[in-house]
Amino acid sequence: MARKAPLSDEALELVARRFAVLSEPMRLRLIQALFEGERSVGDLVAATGGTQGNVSRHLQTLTQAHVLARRREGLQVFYSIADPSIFRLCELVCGSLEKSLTRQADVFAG
Amino acid sequence: MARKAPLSDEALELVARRFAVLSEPMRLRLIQALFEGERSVGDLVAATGGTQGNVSRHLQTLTQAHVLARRREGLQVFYSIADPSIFRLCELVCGSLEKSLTRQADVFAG
DNA sequence: ACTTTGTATGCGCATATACGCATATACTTG
DNA sequence: CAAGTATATGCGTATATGCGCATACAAAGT
Repeated sequence: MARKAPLSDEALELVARRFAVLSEPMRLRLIQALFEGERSVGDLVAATGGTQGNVSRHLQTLTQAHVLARRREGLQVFYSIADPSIFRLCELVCGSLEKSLTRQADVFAG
Repeated sequence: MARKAPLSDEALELVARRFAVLSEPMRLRLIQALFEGERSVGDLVAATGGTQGNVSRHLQTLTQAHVLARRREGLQVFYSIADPSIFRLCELVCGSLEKSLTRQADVFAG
């Protein structure tokens, strides 16, 4: 995207969609819970405190976006992070936010 | 975020908000148009093909999120990218999407 | 086949937000 | 101070999406 030809409208929609998938706190919570590795839905429900239905829906969204991978084992379904770029993305945003907030704090601190 | 303590609810909201700001094609178009440097609102309106009001609103959103910086010079207002992490973010997402799409294409190509 | 356990999904509501339109504000010039 | 130019904003509407609730589906055991 940087220093290349401008992206087509379709490409922009895809990129926007990608960011949209990551723009919900509950989904970020799920991703965060999966940083350490594969987990079942029930496990994720317990870890995030969400309702079963809602968690399942968000997992579906993330899977359709190819952020997560799905694997069935008997009664349980295990989800895991399928796109490793997620790690860098979160690091980048967190780092950027830290700087931004530190700067704002400095304004008050003088 | 990775391999650290889980983020607080407030932190997750901030991260989500950050991604949300980047989840609109029009805003990505504006960001893309600013990759080469500072530009005026009128310039951006022409470059993106949006209406003046809409472009102005999106610029406001991006500025409040500290993604862009604003500078007035006479009648014109110039916007520029304030957060350099945007470059990496876009690169990461684009790269990830390329891989994802290539993989999907390979399924058809065999 | 029935029950139990784990997961997914249809539906309705409430909320958020992008857009177009018109208008207001900021600044410059005559 | 009036007119013109550049940008911002109030408002209404259409659409999207997150959530809770109930229920459907899938797989395993009895």
